[in-house]
Amino acid sequence: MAVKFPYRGGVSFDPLAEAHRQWSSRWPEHADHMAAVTSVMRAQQLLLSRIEALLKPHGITFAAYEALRLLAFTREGRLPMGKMGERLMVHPASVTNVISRLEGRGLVTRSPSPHDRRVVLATITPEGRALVEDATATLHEAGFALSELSRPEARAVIDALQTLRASVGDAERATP
Amino acid sequence: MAVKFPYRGGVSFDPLAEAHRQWSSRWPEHADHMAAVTSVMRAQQLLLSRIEALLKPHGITFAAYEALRLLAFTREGRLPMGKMGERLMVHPASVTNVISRLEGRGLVTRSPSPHDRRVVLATITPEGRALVEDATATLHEAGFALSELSRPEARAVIDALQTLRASVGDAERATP
DNA sequence: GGCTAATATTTTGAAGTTAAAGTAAATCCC
DNA sequence: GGGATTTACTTTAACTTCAAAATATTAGCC
Repeated sequence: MAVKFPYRGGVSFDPLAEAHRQWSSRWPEHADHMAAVTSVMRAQQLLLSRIEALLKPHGITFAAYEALRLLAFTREGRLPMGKMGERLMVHPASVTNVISRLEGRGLVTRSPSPHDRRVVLATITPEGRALVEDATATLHEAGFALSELSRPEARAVIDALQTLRASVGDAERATP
Repeated sequence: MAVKFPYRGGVSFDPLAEAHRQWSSRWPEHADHMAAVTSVMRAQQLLLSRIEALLKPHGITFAAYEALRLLAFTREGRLPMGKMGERLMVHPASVTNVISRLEGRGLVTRSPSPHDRRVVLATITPEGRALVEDATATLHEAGFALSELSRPEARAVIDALQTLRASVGDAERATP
């Protein structure tokens, strides 16, 4: 049986709307915050699965794509592991993980820093560069899985989430 | 060394804003969609880690909380595994996984359906109910980790993401 | 110079996710 | 009735995340 993608089964109604209803009837004053959270969770799940499907033909995951994309953006195609973790906003162990996998496929090499022997530099290879450019073209063609979203709508998402992130101290408040 | 939570290291600027800049300078027509995607990813990561921190004292993860919450909402406190997957919008294997863990802790029991022996029913125990009500109170007090977000701001998030989900066929277009 | 503290990375372990394959049971249909 | 298909759940495998502990190296300070 081919499971539907991403999991909706034969559900015709929207489980998020249903959850919002449940909450509204019990704790009306908390329903909107609950719904904001579940909206974010669902949107992430949805986008991730669609983007991973786009990347699958290239043989990389989204995490790997982001790492390669970051390296390709740098002048030398090279960055310390720790810096990558900061820029990608992920745990150091996640960087080790994804870089190890990419190294195994010859898309990245690892080398000790000449200046600080604690530091490991990840460097993108020509193969890695070629792959990330191809993958980027694919994502662009598909509008990052959001081709049906207009640019103003995309900006509404960005703005609303910027406000959200700012409210928890992850970003500056928008300065209109 | 206590790593900062959730991973920002000593970064003073916003990596998302930086990524948007990079994209704008190269592919201005795709920058907004890229930024919408990274915004969603980051917001999810941020919310999940904050909510899991709130739930940690209760000894459950967010996935487990959602499963318990769903069961507690039903009349009998009981639901087939498959239905849970639909409502939670996760893979059947994820339901098996989380229910097994909850069963091991005595928060849920598993039983075969009397009507269809393929079906497994998950039932929340009194301990499970007590725990989920406590956890819900904690989340409410903390405004689901969004207490600094006003209700109109929360609604802006909901609306923008509803539009996003609708654009990929996951929800109905808003009908104002 | 040498002890102490901080930093950078890796390892290990627990949790989550999905896809794909396997098992068992119900249903369809001739 | 009985074979084929569908459905429900579990298992396994791959991958992701994070936390905590282990290792190595650098930097600070008397």
